[in-house]
Amino acid sequence: MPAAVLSREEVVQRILLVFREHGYEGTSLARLSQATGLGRSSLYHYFPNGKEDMANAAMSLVGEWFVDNVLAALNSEGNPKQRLQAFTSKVSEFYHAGHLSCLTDVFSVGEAGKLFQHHLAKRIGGLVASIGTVLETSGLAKAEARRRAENAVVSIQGALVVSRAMQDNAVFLRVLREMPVTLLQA
Amino acid sequence: MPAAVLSREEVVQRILLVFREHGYEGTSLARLSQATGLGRSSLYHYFPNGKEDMANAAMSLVGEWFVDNVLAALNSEGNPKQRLQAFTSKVSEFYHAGHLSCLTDVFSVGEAGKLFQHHLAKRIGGLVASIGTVLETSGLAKAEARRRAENAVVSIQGALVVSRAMQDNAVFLRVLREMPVTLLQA
DNA sequence: GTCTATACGAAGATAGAC
DNA sequence: GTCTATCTTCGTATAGAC
Repeated sequence: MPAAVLSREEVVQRILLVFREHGYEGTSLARLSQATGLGRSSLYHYFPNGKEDMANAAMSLVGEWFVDNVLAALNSEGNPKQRLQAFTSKVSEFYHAGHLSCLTDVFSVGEAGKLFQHHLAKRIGGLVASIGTVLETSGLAKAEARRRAENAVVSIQGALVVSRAMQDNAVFLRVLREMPVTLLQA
Repeated sequence: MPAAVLSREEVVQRILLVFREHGYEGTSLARLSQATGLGRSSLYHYFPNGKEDMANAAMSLVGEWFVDNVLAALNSEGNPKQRLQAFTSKVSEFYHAGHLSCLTDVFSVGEAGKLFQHHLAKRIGGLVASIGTVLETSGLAKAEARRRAENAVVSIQGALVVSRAMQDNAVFLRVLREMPVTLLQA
């Protein structure tokens, strides 16, 4: 794609990193250009609608990765506890051990919130449903499974915010470590 | 302050609302001007360093409100459960039942993160410490009290993010409702 | 204190040469 | 596909009149 040195996916990966770090409105074309090594014109060549296109590409990429890794871990072989451990392991990877923000968080603010709200709600909802299914498998009643699944997503998002604000990922790591047991306890 | 129609505090209140809704980089002087009814020149008259000054004023105001109301509830008369209930009640008020974002969240992203990181970390830390003190009063060991206090802050922040992304504050309300009991249970 | 006017750069976006 | 140049709008900031 860029003179055959970076694939489209690699370019979008870098774009994604910028959005996760600076949010939608804090991300400028200048920064995207620098991060990808592509000039403005090249960016518009690949993403005709500019910033919004790039944000959509980032959303899609991160969505695929999430399905293929995080959700796949939830649906993997093994008992509920093993699946939840595989899940939290992938979550930690997904957020670089708490050092990277969640796109769903930073895109839910301001202008981007309006652009992506539908996607964001669907993603949160899908994750809650997937965790809930695992918890039902473990024998929890549907309502309680859903309640705990919501709490899990809340804890992940909250731990990311707290870790970012504190500039210390210790809370994020602890919350993830304790999560499988907490979710399954009687 | 603006021809004696709004006090400085009222002006900062409105500025604060804009920042909470749009984040730091998503907030423009045009929006601040509109929200306050003050022309650009007037804004610079009261806040010589422009946007950064206004953000600092918003941070200060929200910090005072937090100390005078939320932390005051934690330190109020009564047993731990009553104090935690007073606390969650103020928290709900503080975030307009989950409809308003936390400044600590939206200011921890991008450019603003660098500007305010010190303040943000101190605020989160202070809140954790205050909740922890109440939990110690209830008989919990220091380490466990701190662990639960961190979890409380994580849950609040996470519930705000999830509610914002879902455009539905049900999760926020439930998390707050369950919080006093969860924090104190054996 | 507030207004009008304006400077100035940044940001998003496009055109056309190569 | 990438570059240079350009355009427009927006955002921040200032000056000076009232």
